[in-house]
Amino acid sequence: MRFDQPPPEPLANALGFLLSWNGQRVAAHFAAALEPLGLRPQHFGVLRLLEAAPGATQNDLVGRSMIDPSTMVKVIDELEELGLAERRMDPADRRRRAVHLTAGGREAFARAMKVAAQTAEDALAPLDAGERDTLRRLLRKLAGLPEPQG
Amino acid sequence: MRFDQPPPEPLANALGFLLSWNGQRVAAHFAAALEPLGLRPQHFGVLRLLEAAPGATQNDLVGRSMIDPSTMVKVIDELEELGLAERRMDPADRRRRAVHLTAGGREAFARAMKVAAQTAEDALAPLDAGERDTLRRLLRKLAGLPEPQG
DNA sequence: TATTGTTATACTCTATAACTATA
DNA sequence: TATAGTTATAGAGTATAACAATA
Repeated sequence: MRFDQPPPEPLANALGFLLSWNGQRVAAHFAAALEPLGLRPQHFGVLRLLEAAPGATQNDLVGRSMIDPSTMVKVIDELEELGLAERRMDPADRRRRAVHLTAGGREAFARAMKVAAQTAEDALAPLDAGERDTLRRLLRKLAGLPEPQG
Repeated sequence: MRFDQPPPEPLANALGFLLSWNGQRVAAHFAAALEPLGLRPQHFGVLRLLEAAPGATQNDLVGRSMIDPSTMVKVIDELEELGLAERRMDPADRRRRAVHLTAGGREAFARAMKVAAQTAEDALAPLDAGERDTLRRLLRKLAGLPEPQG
């Protein structure tokens, strides 16, 4: 799929298409922005989870993400290779691996957060603050999520 | 990626995530609804183009879609195997293949359109008509597309 | 027997580049 | 030389199912 040209007009008025196209475009933009850091969106997602819940087991991470178990193994392998995370044995249950960020992992996450914020800012540039709020409210409603701090 | 569970809350407030997640969810829902017809979204897209422009060359179709040339060959191969489209020689330029819908192709397209409409209706059920218009306007603006019939 | 993590594998999707036949 | 279409191939990304270790 290419995002360097606008979609043909009749398609572009179909709400389903607009949703899907914008979503993929934003996701691709974010992935491209993350690439210079050597990270893919999945890495970012797992770093974010580990920042919030240090020592989470791999099963925890699977449950809190949308990544399946075998893919999670690979993602954590890669984070370890990059020196951003490490698996530690759980002495109470030797099947479990508690996953922790390293100092480098925390730094990488901070950098990636800035990239994410900048990416969002770029992607949303055409909309003003009020429009962004409206869009967020509509997309949450569409997804069946409750109103925020209602 | 799984869409059978809601996304974890902190993610779900990020506009970029909401866009991407809803977009992929809607696209996956549409693909699943099309599957009983033996079609994938790309097939639907090409059927739609052929309905609008019978006899389009494969290059035309590439230009009017977001499908690259080699993938287009495969998609049209499959439409021919399903008996929904056929390539015809262009006597004026024997490199060109004019692609036409068969009678079965027109019927399949009509059925697929109903599925698409029903899918859109399902996906958009949480939003009323005014909210849908607002969402369409915001997504078009986000994509840098002009206001419709402005 | 069930669970955690892992590995091996297969599958889907798509892009790249080389090739043909025409022009 | 350039273009339309095709083929072969390789790559990314992900899912499936079997497996080892531990509970």
